[in-house]
Amino acid sequence: MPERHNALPELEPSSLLAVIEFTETQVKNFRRSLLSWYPRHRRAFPWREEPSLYRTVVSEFMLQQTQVSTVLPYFERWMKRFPDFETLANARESDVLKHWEGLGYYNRARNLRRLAEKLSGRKSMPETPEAWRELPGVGPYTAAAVTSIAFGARAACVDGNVVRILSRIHSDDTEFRDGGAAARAYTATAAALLDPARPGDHNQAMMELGATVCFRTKPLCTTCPLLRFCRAGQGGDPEKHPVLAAKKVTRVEVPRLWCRRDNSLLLHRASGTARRLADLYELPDAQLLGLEAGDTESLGPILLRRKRSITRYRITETIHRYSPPRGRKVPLSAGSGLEWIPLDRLNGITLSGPHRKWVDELIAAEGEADSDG
DNA sequence: AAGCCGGGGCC
DNA sequence: GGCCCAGGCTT
Repeated sequence: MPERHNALPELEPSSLLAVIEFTETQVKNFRRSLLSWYPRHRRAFPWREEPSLYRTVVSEFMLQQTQVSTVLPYFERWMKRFPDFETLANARESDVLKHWEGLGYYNRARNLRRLAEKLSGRKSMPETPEAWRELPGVGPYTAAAVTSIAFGARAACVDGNVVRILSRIHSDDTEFRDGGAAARAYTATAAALLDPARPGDHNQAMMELGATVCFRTKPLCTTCPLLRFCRAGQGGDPEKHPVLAAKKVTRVEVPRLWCRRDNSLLLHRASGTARRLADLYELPDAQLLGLEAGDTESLGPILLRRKRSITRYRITETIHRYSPPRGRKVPLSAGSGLEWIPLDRLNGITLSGPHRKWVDELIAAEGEADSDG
């Protein structure tokens, strides 16, 4: 067994949290290795090939908790419809949400539009992370990303990629309650490592490395430019880091109604101030009409049963074909959020991603049933 | 600090 | 089925 080359100083486990104990020289070599790797391996994305402040901001909002492959088609459509802050600021929120349909975390879209409203009226753009933090939807990560990329601000990004890389470099066994706690713990380390001469490239390089080399499972350590700085990569088990506490999962059953009348479908629209899915439509929860889960007798036959996850909730949604009992009207009291939507208007409204799919699916199925009969 | 917000990719 | 992803807001 050949002796491993280990460029790292011996570290006490307890000292690993806040700052990597690299020498000045090691920090410089770390930056040089990273920045030499980046231009040779960076992927071409529309917001990189044709960069602008606006495109950088839009991409960062879309990329919050969302993978690049998912974002790409949305980004292109978005740029055609809302090419700049001005256009976005003047657009209707319903139109903005429609273009976000299916991406999830819909407050990102509302915040992005509000941000555009605040910026489109200004003579000059804010250029510091502190100033960007004042804008809606901009937290520590996005402020650092936007200002380092667009203005060369010396602000370090700490996202899931960076946490994964740094925790492996440390071989850090600290258990964090979630990714956010880990990100806060690594903020000082990331700042100390940031290359002050090229902050934007440095940040993007770290995230690119996390996305294309330092995978959560089966990382490509043998090709990693930072291997010589990485304790887990050299002698440990990279997949064990970072250590995040297990999340509690809650299971939920939601009965929903497929309620047709003439050429309309009954839908529920969340209020504009709702915490979840504000202003978006979904098939009505049976409980809104005073019906109980499991009461198939009054709910009607099952048309569809689907599982999905929303953060820590494991949700099973069962869609029943519902016909109101004779003589009983569906109560459309003001403020209930229930609306009859004509079928020819369905494409114009915004549903949550899964409900959009299910509604389209069921409408198509009814069409076939009709032509069969 | 803890809870909440979507949806999809991947193992 | 479980975990993660270019996080941020509310309480």
